[in-house]
Amino acid sequence: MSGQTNVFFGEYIRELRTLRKLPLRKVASELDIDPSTLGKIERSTRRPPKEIIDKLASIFNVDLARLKSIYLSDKISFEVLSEGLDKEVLEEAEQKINILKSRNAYEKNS
Amino acid sequence: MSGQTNVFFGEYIRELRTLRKLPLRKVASELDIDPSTLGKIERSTRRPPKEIIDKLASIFNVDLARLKSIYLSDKISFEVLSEGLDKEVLEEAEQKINILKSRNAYEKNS
DNA sequence: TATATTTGGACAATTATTGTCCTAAAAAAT
DNA sequence: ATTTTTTAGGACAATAATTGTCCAAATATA
Repeated sequence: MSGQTNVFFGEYIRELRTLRKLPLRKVASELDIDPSTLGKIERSTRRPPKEIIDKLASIFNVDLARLKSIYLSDKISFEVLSEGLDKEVLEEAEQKINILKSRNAYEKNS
Repeated sequence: MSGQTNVFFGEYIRELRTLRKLPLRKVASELDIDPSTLGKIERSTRRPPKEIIDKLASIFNVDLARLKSIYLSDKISFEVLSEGLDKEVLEEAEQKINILKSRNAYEKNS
């Protein structure tokens, strides 16, 4: 049993909000979206558009790359499971990241 | 230098096709799509709809889960790099897969 | 050089995502 | 206990993304 709380994007941003004792209404208005949409994002029933992620990082003063990473890893894990696949895919993806990075590096010098 | 050829979905299915000496035209007609669309899928400039992946597996007699995995790992690696993130995301995703799997298992028995 | 294949863009049709509104349920405040 | 606020969740139109189709140019093959 090691901490499994608030690992997902929605849970996490809900925590950021509730720790500050802010209602959906207030944060939503800062984000310039509907409170119900923000609620859905917190419950992972809607996806956060990129711009919302940026704004959340700035409103709550958390690292943007970290927040993006939390969101993208959510998305990846959902995708893998919903395709009926498993973790091996991630290793394959890792290799491909290496390949793409080296290809890009090569292109820069050619 | 270890084999970096035909690792990506498009490259791979092109290899399957060319090894059999089939033109785009023929495979496309079996798939019931336009040859130019298939060409784009092979060059990774278009995404293969799910149904096409299924049909490709059956046409070329390759394992469907394998083919899905090749495609999804492509997609994941592109996503990670295009967000300016890196491999750490994948480890985070792996943890989340574990969590989701255990949550699902729990739900079944409750 | 003729024929077949592949590439790549333009465009409409379809499908998915997003934002907005509304009502009901749940929680908090008085 | 009742009022007020917050949260949950669905319906729907507006917008954006994806897909399928067609065409013409470039490349490769016969």
